[in-house]
Amino acid sequence: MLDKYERLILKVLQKDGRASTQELSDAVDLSPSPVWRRVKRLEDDGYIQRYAAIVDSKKLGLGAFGYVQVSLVDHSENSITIFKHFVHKSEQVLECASITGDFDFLLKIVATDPEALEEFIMKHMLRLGVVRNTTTTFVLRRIKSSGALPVDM
Amino acid sequence: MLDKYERLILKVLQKDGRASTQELSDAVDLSPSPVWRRVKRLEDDGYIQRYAAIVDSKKLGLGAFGYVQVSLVDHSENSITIFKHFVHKSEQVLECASITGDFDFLLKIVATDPEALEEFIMKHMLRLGVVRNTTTTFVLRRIKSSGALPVDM
DNA sequence: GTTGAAATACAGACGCG
DNA sequence: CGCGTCTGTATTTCAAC
Repeated sequence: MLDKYERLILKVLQKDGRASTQELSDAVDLSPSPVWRRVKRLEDDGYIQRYAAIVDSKKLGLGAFGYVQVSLVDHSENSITIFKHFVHKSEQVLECASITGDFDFLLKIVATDPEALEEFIMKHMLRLGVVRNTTTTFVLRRIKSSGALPVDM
Repeated sequence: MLDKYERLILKVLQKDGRASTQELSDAVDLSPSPVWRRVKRLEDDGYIQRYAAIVDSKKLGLGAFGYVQVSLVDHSENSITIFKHFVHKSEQVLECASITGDFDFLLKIVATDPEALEEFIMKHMLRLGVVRNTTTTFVLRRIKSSGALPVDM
């Protein structure tokens, strides 16, 4: 289990992934060496999977987000493999999960604008031949995005 | 606009937010100085919003994800403010967006297990008094998560 | 958990193409 | 004007205690 220092370190690193050992040291009130060892352990044990730069989508001209629910024509090994391969190779697909309910998958998709988003679904996803139908929900406004995971539960 | 170096830098930093100037230098085939200047510019101009550590949810005992569609009792300033405040203060709410369709908001929620997730909705969200109804979709399996934004569009 | 020392990376100055 | 070489300084990394 994680002690209170490790929890605090995770909390800080989720907000600032480039916090130096020195900064963490100040934040958790522990000298740099033990902090460094803990960070190393958190990385080695897989608590910290990786670090990432969070990029502004609007700055890149990506102004449309949508959630697309997808159901496949069948649930054969083959259909699922084709669909998953499509999901992984498509950079526009930011997230994908299999879900409960009437649909098989929920995808979060990004595009330059709503038309481009619809085009992605029509021209790329539906042409796979394994998608039975889809329901698209457009994002009007992002209220909160990729909040940090709670570490104290 | 971004040149090919900056695009490559963004691509790499989204995958490895702690890539050193030297590593970036090797990756984009440019000496460290101009790379460092570009990174600084990308940060200062807001292309890179921040850096974050990506934490393993399972390791933290967070085994349940769900998407919850929410509609409010009314769309008064007050109701919306109360709901947004709840969203921002709740660490279990990872994402929130206002959406098209029959519902007002789509939330991505995390919890230790499905029961805890349902409890969060019942005991915390519904007790706000501003939520008319909700539909919860449970995540069975995460296929792809927080993929990097495409930089070449 | 603390100290300290070697290795590395950063952040900028300066001159070159 | 921006690239690349160079350099003092800060930070990281990992001993030994």
